[in-house]
Amino acid sequence: MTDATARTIPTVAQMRENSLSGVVRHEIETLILSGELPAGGRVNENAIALRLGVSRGPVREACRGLVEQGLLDLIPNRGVFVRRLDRHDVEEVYDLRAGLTGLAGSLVTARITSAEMDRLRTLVAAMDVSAAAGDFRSFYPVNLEFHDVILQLTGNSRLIKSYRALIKEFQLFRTHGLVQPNALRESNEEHHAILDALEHRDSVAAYDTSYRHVQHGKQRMFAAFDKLTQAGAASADGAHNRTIE
Amino acid sequence: MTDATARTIPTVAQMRENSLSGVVRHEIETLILSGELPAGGRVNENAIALRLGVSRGPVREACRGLVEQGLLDLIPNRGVFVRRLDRHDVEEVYDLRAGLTGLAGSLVTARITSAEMDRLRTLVAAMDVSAAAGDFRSFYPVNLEFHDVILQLTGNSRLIKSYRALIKEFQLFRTHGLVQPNALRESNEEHHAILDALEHRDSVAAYDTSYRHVQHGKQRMFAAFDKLTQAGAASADGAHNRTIE
DNA sequence: CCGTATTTGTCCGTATGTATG
DNA sequence: ACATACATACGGACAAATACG
Repeated sequence: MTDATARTIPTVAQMRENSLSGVVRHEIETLILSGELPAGGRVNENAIALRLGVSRGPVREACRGLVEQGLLDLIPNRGVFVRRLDRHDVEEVYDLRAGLTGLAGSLVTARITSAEMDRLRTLVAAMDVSAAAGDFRSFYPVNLEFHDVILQLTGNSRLIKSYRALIKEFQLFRTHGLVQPNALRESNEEHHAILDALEHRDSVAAYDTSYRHVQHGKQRMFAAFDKLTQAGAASADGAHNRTIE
Repeated sequence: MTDATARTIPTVAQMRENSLSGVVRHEIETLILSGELPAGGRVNENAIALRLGVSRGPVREACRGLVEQGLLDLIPNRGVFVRRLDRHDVEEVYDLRAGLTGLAGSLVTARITSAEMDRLRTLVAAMDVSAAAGDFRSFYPVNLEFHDVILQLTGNSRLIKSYRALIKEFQLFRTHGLVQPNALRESNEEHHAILDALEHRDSVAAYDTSYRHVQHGKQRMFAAFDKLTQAGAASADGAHNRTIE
């Protein structure tokens, strides 16, 4: 707490994380997900340590955790690299996410209360408005909340953890805001179907509608992606394909 | 390969893993899964480092990976502890495993070849024999292979990785060989149902039969477990409830 | 409640391996 | 192909926090 110890750059707030390794990890994760560390790029231990004002020890430990989480790739004696997802990777993530989403839906049918149903209905109604206005900015966070609420209601901490790790990994493939004209409306129609299944406490229908929702999302994303990459190639500006944003 | 380099104690074989951190991790994992490091017990960094003849650095890195994998629990400034699973944890693992198994089954219906179907049929036939003889020792490995083959056929590396991590975590709850009289027969009847679903390339049925198979497995395990713990409590030897073996 | 011992957390020096001119 | 530069991998030492008597 003395000024002498404060010579190290207090880049990071305390975050109620007393382990340095923890804050370093969170910091690196933010750098990755924000795109500041580009996909495929090497994560230089010295550079990170210098930037955060810590030693290389905590940086190495943080990286090992992130490797296990799937955000980094470790090549022995070479270093750690920000994981780059190709099309097959993205398909894998979507397929697994579909399964987890379906499982969440089916599990929730046995537990959901009418108050919780009301909350979901409110969210879907809000998305109806956003979809009608074609406003992705307002649609997106509500969509996240809708699925997160269902996930939480399962009460299965491992399912929640797996799902969230998958979402983070998916963010490596930075294609947020990649939507086609009718995507919002279609997506929310599927939300309505999920809502109906939950309403009737039909676990099979809940799985089915949830699973298909993600699979349709995959199709919508790839349709938009292919259209964009094709256009990008045609307009001789392929470099922008890496950072779509 | 020279004698000069061999002055460091070659406690561990090369294992074609050139990173020391990797072999340490594998070593610790073995210690955990074998039960040598008891559930809930603290993993002393110095002791492990001394035992393996390495420094604490690789040990710490290995532990961070195992924490992320779920085999260890990290309490800041206290150390890492072998994760202890209570009943709720085990239910979570079963539920998630059921979902992943169901997903694997449904995905495989679109990809499986007749040769691969034959292989599965052979495995189930072998389990029929084991079940009829009530021989768990021969049933168990074939059962593992049956589910692993289906898992591999999905071609989804993330699904495979998640599933295997879950299996390892489940091993923390050392209840292998905890079977009731008719368990083997019932289990393999369910295998037959899965086989039929794959045969007809019915993805919905494949999900359903696979999911239920694991859920029934959960019920069978808990039935045997409750019976055992009740007997243990009745015999005024409650301490044994912690280490079931 | 305090002092001591043990353990974790952190930092830095050195060696080995890889990439590059 | 060789030498140089650089980054990782590992070991060891110091500081801080916790557990124990």
